[in-house]
Amino acid sequence: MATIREVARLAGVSVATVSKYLNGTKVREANARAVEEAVRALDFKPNEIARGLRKASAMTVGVLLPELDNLFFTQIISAVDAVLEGRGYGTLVCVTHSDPVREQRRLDFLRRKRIDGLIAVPTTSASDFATLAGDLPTVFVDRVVSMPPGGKCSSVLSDNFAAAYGAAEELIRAGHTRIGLLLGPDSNYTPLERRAGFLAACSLHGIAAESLLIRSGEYSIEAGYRMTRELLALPDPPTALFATNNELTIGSVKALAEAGIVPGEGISFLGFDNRTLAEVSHPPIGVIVQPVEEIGRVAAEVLLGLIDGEAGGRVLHLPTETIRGESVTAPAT
Amino acid sequence: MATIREVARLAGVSVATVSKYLNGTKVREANARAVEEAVRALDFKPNEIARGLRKASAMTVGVLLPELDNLFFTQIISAVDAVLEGRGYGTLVCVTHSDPVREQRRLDFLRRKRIDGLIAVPTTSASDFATLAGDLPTVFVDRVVSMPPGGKCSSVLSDNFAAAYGAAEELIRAGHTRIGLLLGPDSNYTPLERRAGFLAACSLHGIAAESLLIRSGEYSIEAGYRMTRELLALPDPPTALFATNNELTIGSVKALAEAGIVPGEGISFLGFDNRTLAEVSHPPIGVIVQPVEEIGRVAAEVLLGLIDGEAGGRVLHLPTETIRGESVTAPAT
DNA sequence: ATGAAAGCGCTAACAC
DNA sequence: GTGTTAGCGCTTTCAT
Repeated sequence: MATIREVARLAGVSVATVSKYLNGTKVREANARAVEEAVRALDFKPNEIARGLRKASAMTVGVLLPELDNLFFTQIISAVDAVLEGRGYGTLVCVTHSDPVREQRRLDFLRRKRIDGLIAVPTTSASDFATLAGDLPTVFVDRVVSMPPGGKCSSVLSDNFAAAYGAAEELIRAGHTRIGLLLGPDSNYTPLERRAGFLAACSLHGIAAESLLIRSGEYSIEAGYRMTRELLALPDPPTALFATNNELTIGSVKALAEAGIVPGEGISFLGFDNRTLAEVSHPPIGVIVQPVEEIGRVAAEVLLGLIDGEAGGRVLHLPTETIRGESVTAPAT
Repeated sequence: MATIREVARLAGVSVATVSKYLNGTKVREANARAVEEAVRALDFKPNEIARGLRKASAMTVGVLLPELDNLFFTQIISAVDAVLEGRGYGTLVCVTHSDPVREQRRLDFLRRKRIDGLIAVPTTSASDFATLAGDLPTVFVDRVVSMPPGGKCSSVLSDNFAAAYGAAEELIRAGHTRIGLLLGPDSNYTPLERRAGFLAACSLHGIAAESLLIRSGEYSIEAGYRMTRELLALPDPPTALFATNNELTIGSVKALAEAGIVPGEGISFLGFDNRTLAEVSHPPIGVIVQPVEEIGRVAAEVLLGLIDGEAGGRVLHLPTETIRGESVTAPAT
């Protein structure tokens, strides 16, 4: 592949002139044309590795996340990439499989690549991760750092409290007082927010939130399935269910289907993040969906700000969207 | 961030010794320890940009695909990345949004980054794309090059012909003779394979495949929905339906649900790629699923081979998996 | 406006 | 084994 020297030689100018022209500095009209022509003739493509070394910036950001086979994450990356691409950045993707050791190795890898910034959905507690990241501009997605280290990191996530609060209120307004809640891992941050929002709504409406009806576990179809069966088997089962994640929603719907219960008829139901299910179910299921596109876009913009030297320490909660369905009805009396 | 010189100075050896030790060449035991210690003390991380420039390889592969919010693609990347990561490669992801212009710009970007190889799901015809890619080791996924340019490219995809053949045969065996077929864009390669497999099964079993019952269009929920409604509205509607893609399957199921038709009862149905739907539907829907994990893994391995200088020009068709459901029954007589 | 030359951080001869 | 040194391809002073 041609180098800038060859271009310079063919164009009859110095490498400095070629470099200047390519980077937007004014050069004599005749030289500009000569360079242009040489570039075309040689199919010259600047070596970004060399540029990166010289400029001490490879124009690359890292994206570190648990999985790539989860639409929630990949839709966010999609939006991140759309913004970053427009600013000339490349996106280096690393997967952790929720393994702290692997996570640290991949972070190390990214640092060696001298990334300019990082979008992360850490498995390690975000605070510990922030320490590892050090001075690297970092935006946490779906995670928050409890004690921002003053510096170069911020968080972007859904307003989980409000989302759960709203969902609970919708069920309560319909007349439900025994509501089953399906939550993700207690070790994650967002399930705590969702639980708190749910409990706040119950408390405000004078409903004794029975801990018996709250289930938490991993974010998986199996967990949602199991939790739902447990709740249905209770002596006094809930009249409404709220599943707070995509996989939990699928598992829950599956358990209901097997039990011959139609959401919106035998039981009231609200799901999370699964637009497809809302679309194909009949009657349609109501779901809360996270603003994945916006989360990604905002995360990328905040990261660009951090890279440009803006102060970090911000935590942005973005509003969720509610897709109305017909799966919330009055409880059978 | 510390450089190799600083490490050398602190360890009291030359930069060459540090470099050698770090790259696995034998050095005196005492020096090894000294270097190790200096590396730790300075938190030295080799600058991969500089290494990349010197070695004329950034140990990076590009991944170029239409979308990031589509599990079919992201699951494949996931497997690709798992293999590549193990060999020390980074993965640079670029999205085309199925726009040929954007595709070419992103390919150009990747070449400037001096990627060592490329995994691509091109929007441009794979053959044209191969010309653009030139001598860059490239593996096409879900696409094939009609005339391999002798050199550095191969293809990995599902055995779409066999998949469609098998599905059609299953429906025919159940007694169906009027089978609706929902296909993707005629401009893509895989829908052609699927169509051919379907027609082959019909022909072999002496069934006159009525072109009236074959619909093709874009891969979208809306298209699947529309095609299904069209087929149901026919004077003599099909008694079985085969949707050949994830989105088409969702759209089709949605249309059936709205019409009050239960797959497996009012009509026989086979879907594609959507494990979730197979799981939550009741009775369970049968689906053909592509071996995404294997496609990704094999694509990565083939790419590593090409990078190592192996000959290209191969086209690998991997077998699909069938998830049996209860959605295929005998036609009402 | 242009060119000569230094050097980004590293590896790989090469001589010791 | 070890150190010296010449670049990899580019950008960027600094004279001119």
